[in-house]
Amino acid sequence: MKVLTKKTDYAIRALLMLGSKRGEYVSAKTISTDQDIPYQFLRGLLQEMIRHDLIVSKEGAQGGFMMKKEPDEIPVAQLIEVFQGKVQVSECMFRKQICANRSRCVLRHEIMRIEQVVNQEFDKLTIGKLIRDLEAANGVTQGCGE
Amino acid sequence: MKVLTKKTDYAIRALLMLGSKRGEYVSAKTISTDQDIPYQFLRGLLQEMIRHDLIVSKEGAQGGFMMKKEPDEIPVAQLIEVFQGKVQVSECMFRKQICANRSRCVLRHEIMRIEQVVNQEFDKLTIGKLIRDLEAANGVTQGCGE
DNA sequence: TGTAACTGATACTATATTGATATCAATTAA
DNA sequence: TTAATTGATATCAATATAGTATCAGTTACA
Repeated sequence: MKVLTKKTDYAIRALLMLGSKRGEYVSAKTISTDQDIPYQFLRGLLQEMIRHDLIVSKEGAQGGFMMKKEPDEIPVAQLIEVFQGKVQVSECMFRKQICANRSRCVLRHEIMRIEQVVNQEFDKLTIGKLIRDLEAANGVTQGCGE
Repeated sequence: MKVLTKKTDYAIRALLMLGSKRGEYVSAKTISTDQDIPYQFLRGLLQEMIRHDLIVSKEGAQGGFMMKKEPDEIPVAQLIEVFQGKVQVSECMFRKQICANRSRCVLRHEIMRIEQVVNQEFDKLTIGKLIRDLEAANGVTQGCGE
């Protein structure tokens, strides 16, 4: 079970970069090189983020991408939703519907409780928070915090 | 983002059935019909659960499957691990390894915290708990608990 | 003792998702 | 004018998910 797909992972890292260079346009190429994200793949993600009003772009030479929203207003939950679809338990799509199967119904009830917990956590985790983490980590030489 | 795949969903429901008919062998056909799970697909899942020591089988006529472990000793977390692989953030597989990329490292750190929360929840949710939920719901006519 | 009801084992297929690449037109700074 | 850039799309490969088919072996029981 993978929590974040590459798309989300890449998108977050691209935003971290844009977030720490606010006010300037950063090209896809720069982000791609710096964050080691496949160039064309990244471009698709950036387009998607424009469509969702997270960033803006400027065409032509010296063009690129820039944050539109405040980093603190972009929760990772939103990025997961954009790139992986809304968190859902299984596929009883119509939430108010009566489940045909009782076991399934009971299971759903419990899992949806957990789903809420997860969503709350991903809502609290914003790009802004990550940028501050990143700044705090700068200069410190250590491995991944377990 | 789907939390449970069909495999896990089916496996849990099969276990709920075995768990509420403890001491008797229940055939794959019976489970399949009763829980509306594709027969051959279910058989594969049952084999997998035997390999993981969750259930036992008896071959031949009047054969079938029976719980081996106590329902309270089977957390949903384990089933997710068996059928969907261990919950992992992204794919920095070697946890002690130093991440090449600082942004990624910070991101990982935060996500792993959330991962723990999720795992704790799925650990607390056992087949035994679900069976009790199921018994409590029996006879009550209502839709899915939102 | 034959046979129908079972599991064990394995191979196969179809579809969806994920991850990635390629191409060409349009825009813009220098 | 041209090199650097985004916009828009089409295509592709790999992997995961969901499901089917087949045949051999075991067992209860008529």
